[in-house]
Amino acid sequence: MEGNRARFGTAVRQKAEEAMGQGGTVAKNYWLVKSEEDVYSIRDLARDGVTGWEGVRNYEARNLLRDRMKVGDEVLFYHSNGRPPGVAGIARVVREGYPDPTAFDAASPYFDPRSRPENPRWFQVDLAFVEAFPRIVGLDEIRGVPQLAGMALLRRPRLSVQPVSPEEFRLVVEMGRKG
DNA sequence: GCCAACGTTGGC
DNA sequence: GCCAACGTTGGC
Repeated sequence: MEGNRARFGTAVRQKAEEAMGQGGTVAKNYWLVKSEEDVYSIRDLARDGVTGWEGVRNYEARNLLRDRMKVGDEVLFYHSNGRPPGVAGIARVVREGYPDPTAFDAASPYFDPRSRPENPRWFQVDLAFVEAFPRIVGLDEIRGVPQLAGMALLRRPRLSVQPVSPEEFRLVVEMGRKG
């Protein structure tokens, strides 16, 4: 659902790499974000390099974007309404939560007059392209793996930004890289 | 602050 | 295109 616009990438990417090189007093976190394949796909992210993850209008997802997602965190990129629906690749957080400008824009489909610049209601992060899998890790396939039964993807339908455990992340990536 | 109506998500 | 699940809104 998150429609999008490209943003400059070099400075934020450098910041991300610096943060990751800081020697890890804080463990990296993992996430999954959903996007409708025909609205904004992993191919669009590959083309853009970096994008603002705008348009999220759910409070639980908002809280994760605003408070929990950190530079360097890795993100499974999920195609909802895909053929098939499934995880298509990996992105990385390169800018932490900041007010979603589309909420202030009356011309945007994500406009929300209740969000004011002096008291913003909706937040976004910037995500950078990392890789596209050679194949989609389908929702049905994920359902079939016992170690993935706890994924929020299966337990929390409709939540468009959600946490993923390190083990879940590792497994899904392994599946996706197998052609 | 309850909860029915409403709207959205997203698989099928 | 259908519709179940479920989050949000708003009347009271």
